[in-house]
Amino acid sequence: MYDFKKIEEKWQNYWEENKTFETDVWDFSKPKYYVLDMFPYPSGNGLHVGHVEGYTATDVIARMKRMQGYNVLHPMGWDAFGLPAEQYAIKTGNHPDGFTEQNIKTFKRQLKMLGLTFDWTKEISTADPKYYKWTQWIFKRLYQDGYAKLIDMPVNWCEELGTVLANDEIIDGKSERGGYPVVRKNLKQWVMDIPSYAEKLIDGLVDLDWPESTKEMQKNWIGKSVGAQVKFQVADSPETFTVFTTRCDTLFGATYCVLSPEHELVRKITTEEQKEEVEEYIRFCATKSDLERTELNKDKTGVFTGAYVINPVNQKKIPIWISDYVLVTYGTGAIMAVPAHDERDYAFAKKFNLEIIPVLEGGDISQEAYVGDGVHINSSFLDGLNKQDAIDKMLAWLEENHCGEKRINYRLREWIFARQRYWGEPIPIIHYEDGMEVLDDSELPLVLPKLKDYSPSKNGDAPLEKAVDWVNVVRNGKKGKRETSTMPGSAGSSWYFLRYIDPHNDDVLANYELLKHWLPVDLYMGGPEHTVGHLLYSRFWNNYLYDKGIVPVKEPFYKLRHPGMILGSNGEKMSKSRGNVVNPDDMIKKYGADSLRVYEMFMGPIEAAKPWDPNGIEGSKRFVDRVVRLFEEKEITDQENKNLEKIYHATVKKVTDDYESMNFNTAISQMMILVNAMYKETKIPRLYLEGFLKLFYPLAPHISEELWNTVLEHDGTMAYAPWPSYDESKLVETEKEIAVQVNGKVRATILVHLGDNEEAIKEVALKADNVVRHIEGKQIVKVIVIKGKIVNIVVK
RNA sequence: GCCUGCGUGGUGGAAUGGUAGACGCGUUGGACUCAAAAUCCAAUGGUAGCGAUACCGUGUCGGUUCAAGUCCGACCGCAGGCACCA
Repeated sequence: MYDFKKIEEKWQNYWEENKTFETDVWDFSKPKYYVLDMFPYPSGNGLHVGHVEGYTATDVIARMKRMQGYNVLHPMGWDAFGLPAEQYAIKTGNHPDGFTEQNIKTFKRQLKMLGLTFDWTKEISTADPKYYKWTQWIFKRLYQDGYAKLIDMPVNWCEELGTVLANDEIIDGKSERGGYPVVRKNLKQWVMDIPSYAEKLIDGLVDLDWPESTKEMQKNWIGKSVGAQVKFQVADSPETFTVFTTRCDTLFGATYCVLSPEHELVRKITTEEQKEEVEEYIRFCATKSDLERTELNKDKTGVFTGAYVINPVNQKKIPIWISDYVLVTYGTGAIMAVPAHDERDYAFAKKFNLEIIPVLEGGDISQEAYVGDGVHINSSFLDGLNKQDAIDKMLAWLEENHCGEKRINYRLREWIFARQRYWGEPIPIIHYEDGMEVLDDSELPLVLPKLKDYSPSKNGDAPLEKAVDWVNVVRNGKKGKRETSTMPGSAGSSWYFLRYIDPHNDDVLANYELLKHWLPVDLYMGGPEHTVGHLLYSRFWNNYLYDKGIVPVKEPFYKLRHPGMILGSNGEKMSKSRGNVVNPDDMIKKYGADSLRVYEMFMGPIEAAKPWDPNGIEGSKRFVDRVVRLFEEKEITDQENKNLEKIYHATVKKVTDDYESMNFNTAISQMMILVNAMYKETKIPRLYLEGFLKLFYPLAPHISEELWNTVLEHDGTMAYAPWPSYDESKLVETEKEIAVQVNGKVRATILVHLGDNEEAIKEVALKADNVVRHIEGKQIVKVIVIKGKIVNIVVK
């Protein structure tokens, strides 16, 4: 009947030649709408049907917004730094550039074939020196303001591979590649001080239109807790250490302290007799991954250091232990243990026979820790107080006696900002014997040098160490060495949404006036897996740039939605190994881009995980074909059609609302209902066909353009045709069939006029055939009439 | 263990506390055809009945209400996330 391949190609070429979707960012005459997809990593696998889902959803919105008169910014780019390209480079000795470029080409071809309206004049790639110049520029400011710094951090170190590994590269304490042992080791690392933005990152969530669960997850990840920092004096020693506690009111019940094995004080305070045992325990812990430590959590392990500490509230000498249940990365890496009222401390105390003193009334501490509330006992000046009063009083006491203060603690840790890898942004720092220097703005971008060999060296040196000429510099007569670790993948993606607005600017990262007009992003679409990574890092950078006056808004993404995962036809994850991957190219070839777009939007709620149904896409193709046939076969008329009037206006309303709220599946079913109704007529008013086609266009743009030009005899694209409006008065119902229930069970339906008063409706209801049968001989207790909805007769 | 979701026909899924199952897939029947495909039309939760209709039915048990898939409580199951967080 029609050749969808030709039509799709024709219109894709038309849009490109006519620059239909190129956005003039300086056109402030229309309201703006910035709709953004999380840009992809251009992997060698090409596009996935999961990408298609999210990108189609935003494309539908972008197309609708243009028709509604918005100036729409809808860009796309590439998160181009990443491991696969580096591994390719190591294997082949070729620069990752070529590999990345090839993949980008494939992605771009696929995206164009889907008819997505990206403005390719705004295309960016994080691996482009013109782009990463500004990533380095931002880093420089963060460095100068003290947010980017070199500190000792425990990392997962693999001696055999000579590299640092991420948690998910380690399986059972062994490296994923090769199965070599991994230990925890302190290493100087570049980090970003994201914890100092913790409070702003929590506060900023309030006004955002994000899924509540996503906000909740970020909040929990930041993990704010209010408590006290308490200083402890080591007995017979000048050393002190601090602990963080949310329950300083239980200090009288603290019967021992625990340091994490990695705590810096451990070696200083351990007594001669305990030394051997402590050292062995430290070695034992170093071989355990975080995961393993966690698995061990049923059975507490630990060692006594031989040292004691003075409990500041009662001057009691209590022992200091070390144990891996105290994490060096949380709080101060040391705790005061109150075994009577904490399950972990209780288990530990029981195992090692440590004293347990209850300080809250209630519970039976001979059986288990009592973690509920209770009035204080055995607590001197706190006795008889409840929890909050006791905390306040203790805080005051600690401050007065200079051994503690109120403290807010966050779970959020520093963002490790360096990789010993090649394929990333070079860090614009030079190390000298007596310090560091950051490059001048005029020296940016610091371009990644080409290497002959991209593999990491055995001793843990970064691949860039091999670029000897590049690494060694002499400046102002001083010999220096460039930083050879590179930035992580999340660096470039933390600000790319700013660059799209002004992608070719060489003077500033983006013109402030433009940022002011276009920010924040009105709709951001991307996977929920980025919740505690990218979505937190980019908020941090944006907040920072706001504080610097470089960006005009605190929060970059106003509205956020997550597309759900598309699963295999049996509800399992799509994966190469399962052989159930659906390739968008194949689908486009077989059914066309329009049908693929319609199907993916019709599958179910956008945020839900949904299985791929091969029959489902057939059905969507059938619907698209049915629309074409409708336009080709029906006669167009200028006369009114009372049969279609109401359903047409209802459809315009529902589809408009549903697109706005991204309920694409119900929007499509409403359009199907309208099409089914139009099929029953021989002549269809031009107004309805035009209106319907405009609703259909964002979903199936190619065929819609074609019908617009052929059947409806318009000239050129419908991309900016005004969005249809509906007449509210046509939706007002004058009469309606409503249900009549007897004792909550539907027994009949009656036709009522909406003007009828309750008495009249009641009368009709009581006379309905089947109703009479059910109320016969019974006493009517009451009759509930809900106008326009239902009548319920209660009988006894 | 904790947090967050979710449990509806054969199936994907609809349902501001008000006629449960819209729309699609599948299945069945019919029209068209020499025939098939495609298309168009119709039926389709279960049980009983020729039918009108009746009973049952949204994971389980209980509650609120004239009325519960929807609200509340307990439980069971599934998915995702976090996990010794002091």
